[in-house]
Amino acid sequence: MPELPEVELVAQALREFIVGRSWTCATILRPRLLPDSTPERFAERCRGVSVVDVRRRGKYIIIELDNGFALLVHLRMSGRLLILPPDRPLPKFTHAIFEMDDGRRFIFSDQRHFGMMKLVAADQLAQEFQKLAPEPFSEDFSAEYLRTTLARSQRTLKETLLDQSKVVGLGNIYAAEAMFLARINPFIKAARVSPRRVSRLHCAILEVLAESIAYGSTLNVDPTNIDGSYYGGAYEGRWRVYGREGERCFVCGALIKRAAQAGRSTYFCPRCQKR
DNA sequence: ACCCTCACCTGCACGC
DNA sequence: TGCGTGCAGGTGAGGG
Repeated sequence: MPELPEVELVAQALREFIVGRSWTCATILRPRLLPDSTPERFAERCRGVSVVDVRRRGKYIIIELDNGFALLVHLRMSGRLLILPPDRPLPKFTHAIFEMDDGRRFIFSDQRHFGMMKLVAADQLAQEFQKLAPEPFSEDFSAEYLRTTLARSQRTLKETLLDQSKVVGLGNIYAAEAMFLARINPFIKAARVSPRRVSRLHCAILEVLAESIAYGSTLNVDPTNIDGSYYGGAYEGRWRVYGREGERCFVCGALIKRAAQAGRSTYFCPRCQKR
């Protein structure tokens, strides 16, 4: 589910609950949550460890530990990180439980079972993220970077924007929103987008991501909300094209279209995004 | 090195 | 009400 803004908000919200806390016990209920470890080995490595910091890289959440490791979490489509008071029952689809020294539990739940957790040595982190494109809000993600990256791609613009080795943080929603803001057709070959349009797209990507984070942050994101509704709820009503098939474009009034692309839905305005 | 399809799961909204 | 179908905000493995 979550794209960069949601992951960023989750990381920010988690910070106040888990930084400085230590884990007295870790339990993994679904072994396949760990692609490269066993529940026993994982639990052993987590026991008695303290959380130093919570960060984000792309759509990964990085929980830095004081034993030289970091816990990497990817929420994929339906993963949730929650903080439970001692007496609260476990939500459905709980796959990992970290008992904390304040009596609360830090939980990973995931309806669709796509999520992933792994422990990575601090000095291996860079290697772990080697294939990821630069962070959108870093200087490395420049209009020039985007221009050369798109120029080298054989695929359509939308497909290229979803490739985390080319651009990090966009998913199906924000890719559509960014292309709409930049007034570019999702089906055009990435290499054929003109330099002027790439500059527009570069601004649009930063704008939709920042805007969504800003709206989400006014929401008072709260991982103790078990219903998980803390993801980007306030921004949802602000989507310009995503999920609006058949509704009118806010700019020109044309009807928003949905079309399949690489097995997924792409929403766009046929008039504003002609080419 | 690239590109495409499929697989990983559950739940929900829809039409019959 | 029940059943089948298609869809859901992501990505990696494995094929060509």
